[in-house]
Order: sequence, then structure tokens, then C-alpha cells
Amino acid sequence: MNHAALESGVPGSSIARTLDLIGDRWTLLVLRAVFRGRHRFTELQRDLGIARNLLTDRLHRLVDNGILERVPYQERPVRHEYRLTDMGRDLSPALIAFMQWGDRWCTDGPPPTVLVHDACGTPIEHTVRCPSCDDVLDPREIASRDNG
Amino acid sequence: MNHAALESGVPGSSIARTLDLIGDRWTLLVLRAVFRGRHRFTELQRDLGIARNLLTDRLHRLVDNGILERVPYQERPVRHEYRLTDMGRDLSPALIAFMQWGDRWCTDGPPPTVLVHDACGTPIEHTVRCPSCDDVLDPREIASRDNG
DNA sequence: CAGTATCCTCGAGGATACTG
DNA sequence: CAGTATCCTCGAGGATACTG
Repeated sequence: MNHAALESGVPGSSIARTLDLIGDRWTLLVLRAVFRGRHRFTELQRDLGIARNLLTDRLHRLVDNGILERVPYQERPVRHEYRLTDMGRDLSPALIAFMQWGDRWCTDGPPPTVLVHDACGTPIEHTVRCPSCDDVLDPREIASRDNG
Repeated sequence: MNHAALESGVPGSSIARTLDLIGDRWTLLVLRAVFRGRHRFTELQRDLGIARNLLTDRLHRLVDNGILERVPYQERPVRHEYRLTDMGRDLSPALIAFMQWGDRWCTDGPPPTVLVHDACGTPIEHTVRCPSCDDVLDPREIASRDNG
């Protein structure tokens, strides 16, 4: 998909722009690892089994796009680790939604990882609500409205 | 990323399995179009600007994986359209989460598309809750627990 | 440890002609 | 209309050697 196709075919799609940033084969996996507390290059590389040059590239892109930030954790020699920015942390609902979908539909056994409220240990719930009706919505009750 | 790398590097990741199904450059865009009411081959092809052989391939894979179903809408000649299954409809929270993230972080102007509760027209809200505490959770309050 | 620099392969994506 | 069949290109991903 080239950029022209994007412009003409899927104008103004937030999904398309989002895919441009994180829609490759590794970025979401890198982010998931950072969410789970892996912050250093070698940790990430070992955990994911990603090629080193690719990890370098993905981390740089994530930093350039404001999703991660590179912060020093020691001097002499200076070493950095990668932390989520607010923008990155805000990807959490999307990541969670994908995990839950995979848990529900792509496995036979119990979900390999369960997300819990750390204060009480209860598995979390992921909902779409109407703030005005105060109702949890079914996908069929959702419409899309174009601005423009 | 080959399959061996996936197995060894990211064992049991629901995200990895989900990406195997829908993690390419077009599938999510196709699904978004189906969610928005495009159900026929030519509608999808024109709207997305996707190459015809790619659209054929993506639709077949989505049908094979149980995300879409192919239902006839006329006979002589028989024609089909593509409809979401329950499995496909259940991707809605993930799609919505991505759109909202893109709306918030990848645009300057107003969001190009707003999702609304069709009964009352109010823009929807997307939350992670703890069903036991009945609280909306911040990403920092979420922990992940591995099942062995 | 945390990368950078090279080189290579293979397959995803695309253009286009053809068909019941 | 709704595809299938071919052929091609280019870039994502990967292996590996090197470095402050």
C-alpha cells in the first residue's frame, strides 16, 4: 500500500494513520513487552527474538513518533532505557482489546495471560459505553458519523 | 518474523496470534469497511483502492478464519456478500480503540470520524473497568498475570 | 551492553489481462 | 459483477560481523 492509495482510498482514516505508525509485524509486540516491564535493549531483544537492527529501528521510530522516550539510567558509560510516554500509555486499551480478542477466539485452553486490576486481582473488563445513556453498548448499536 | 521465532520468542502471546490473522497492511482496513456497511467485493475494492487479487485473498482468509462469512444475496448468477460473524463483530472494541487513539494522537483537527450510540447520537466512550471494584482503570492500575 | 553497518532473501503488495 | 491468473518490484525482515 503506497501513500497515494491511502490518501485517495481511505481518506482521513484514523486506522490507516495508526497502522502507519504501529502496523508492522514487530511494533505491537515491542510495545507489549514494554508494557510488561521490559525497558532495555537487550531484554527486549532476548525476549522477542527480534533481529538487533530491527529492534534499533523500531525503538527509534517509536521515540521519534512520541510513543516511547529514551531516558538514561546510568552514566559512564551512559545507558538508556525506553519508557512509555502518555501517548504510548494511551495505546493500552487497543493492546488490551487485541489480547482479549485473541484469548477468546484464537486459543482452546485458558488464556495464556490474564490482565487484572492490580489492587484487587480481578480480571479486567473492557467495554464500550454511551456516557449519556450510561449503557454498555453492543457493536450493532454503534454508528459512525463523518465530520467533514 | 517466521513462525519459529514467534513460538520461541513470544510464547503464548495472544497479540502474536492475533497479528498472524489480521496484522497485515490491509486486513484491518477491509474489516473497518465491512463494519461501516461495505459488504460487496466491488464496493470494497473501490472504497479501499486495494488490488483485486489482494482483496480476494484477504476475504478468503477472513472467511477461512471465521471472521467473515460469505452469504449469497442473489441467484442467476449467484452473487455473494461478506458479513461479520460473531467472531468478527467481537473485533469491534479493538478497532474502536485504534480509531480513538489515532483520533487523539495522529491528527490536529477534529476527528474525521466519530463513533456514536445510534439510539441517541452521543459519541461513545471506551473504558477498561474492574467489574469487582466497579471502577474505571488507568493503565498503571493494570497488571498481567501469567497462567502456567 | 547497546547498538551500527552490510548484505541478502523472500514474500507482500501491485498492475494488468482475462473470464463465467 | 466478482473474481482468477501472471508477472514483477521493492522493501521488510533477518544473519552476521563489527564497535565504543
